[in-house]
Amino acid sequence: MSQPRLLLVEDDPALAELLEFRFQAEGYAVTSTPDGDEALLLAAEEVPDLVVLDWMIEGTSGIEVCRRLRRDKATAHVPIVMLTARGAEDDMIRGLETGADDYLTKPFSPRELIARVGAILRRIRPALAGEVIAVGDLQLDATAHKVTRRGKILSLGPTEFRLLKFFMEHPGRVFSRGQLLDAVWGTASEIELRTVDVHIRRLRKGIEVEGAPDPVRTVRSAGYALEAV
Amino acid sequence: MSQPRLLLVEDDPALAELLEFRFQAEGYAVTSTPDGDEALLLAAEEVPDLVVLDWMIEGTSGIEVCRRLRRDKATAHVPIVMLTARGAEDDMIRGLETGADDYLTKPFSPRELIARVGAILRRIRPALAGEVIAVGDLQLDATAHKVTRRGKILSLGPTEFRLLKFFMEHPGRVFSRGQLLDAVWGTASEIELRTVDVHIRRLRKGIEVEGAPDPVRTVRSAGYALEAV
DNA sequence: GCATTCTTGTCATCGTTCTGTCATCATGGC
DNA sequence: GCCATGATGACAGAACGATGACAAGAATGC
Repeated sequence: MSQPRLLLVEDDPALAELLEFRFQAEGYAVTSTPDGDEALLLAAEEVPDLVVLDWMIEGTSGIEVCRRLRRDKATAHVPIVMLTARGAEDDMIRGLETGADDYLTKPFSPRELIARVGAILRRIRPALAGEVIAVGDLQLDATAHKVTRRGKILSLGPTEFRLLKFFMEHPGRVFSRGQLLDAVWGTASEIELRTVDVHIRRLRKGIEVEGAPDPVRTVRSAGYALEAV
Repeated sequence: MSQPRLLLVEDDPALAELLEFRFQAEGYAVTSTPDGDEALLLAAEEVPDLVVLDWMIEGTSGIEVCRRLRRDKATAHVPIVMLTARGAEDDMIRGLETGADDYLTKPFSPRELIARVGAILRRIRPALAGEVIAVGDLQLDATAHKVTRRGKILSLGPTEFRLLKFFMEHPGRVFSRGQLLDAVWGTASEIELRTVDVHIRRLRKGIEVEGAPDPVRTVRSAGYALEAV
């Protein structure tokens, strides 16, 4: 999937810039604001995948922002990581009880914040953490057992699904019929080599989408490969 | 039933006892062991809702336990909170990357641990934290033991209720019959795989509402999933 | 304590979908 | 054009899931 969208609410300009830079380097799309009210507006405009929220900010206080984000249905499920300059344990607990998902006390290391944000996203949105394989315009979600192409949901038979998954795990590579049999059917199978042809055809038919080219390439006398289209 | 089951792996007897007491006071069903290998056995026997894991323990090391829990399909989704005596940031990051969901450095306050565990459970297993889960037009209140669809109150048998609850905690994900048996009936059960079919049918019948599509998706040769309709 | 109602696991059966194979047709290389 | 290699359509058997019925056991009410 695309970049995870992160909303950063931090009124210390130096820290904000540092974090923005580091998160962008990690592949996040970062929106940043020092102001609580503006943060709420931004969140309403485009719901982010995760919010990093300073406790002490201008405008509406951090905990109030947290509460309001939770109250609004559109943002109720968005994970929130709170930051605080104070080491007070009570704040931490109030934060977590208000609905924050994690809590860090300044000073913290950017690496720690990034690791924690990563851990939360991995759990909440597997799609954002790369559990969905994408090759060209094809997307395969193994846990949900779903395949889409250009947003359209495809329906494949079990064997075609496994075949496509194998191809998508090794995009661009050419596999002989024998290799495909071993990988998709299992080494013990005693199946005609030519049978692969048939399943390739079924796969091609299954991933057909109006106006999209065939991503399965036939390599004469060698085998088949999946191209990123 | 709706007590969250917590597995505590801590080899300092004083700390273990303290935490056990505090968590029990919070309404958790706590199983405690000082030994890593035993922890794995216990987790395999009855999958806990959350694991609190010390980094430095007897037997298998904490990080190894974490890795093995993640590798086993039955426990791969169980949230893990790691504890460490060392303050080293690298450990923290390695922990989170191995699949831990949160990380605390000793000395920590029991209140903080409890708050963090609570926050994780609220996010991962809202039903256990006494919240109402909603998937599509379905709503499930675990504490009140009530299910509604499009405002209409449904009546489900106990097994169907647990099955639906499990599905709603992992919407969209496909589970094999074996996984469903482990999750809903318990790992020790020796029940025919095909029996799951029957309960799926009963669940489907139970959540039938005029004009609403069937949210239970059959994935041939893979299992079943609950779709957000 | 007893009768009634629910719940639950299993089975046999039925319809659907999948799958491997074959025969035939199309295509590319020489 | 000829040969080798792929593509394609058809098909029958196998695999798989859906369903209705049933009996044993548990829970409930009186």
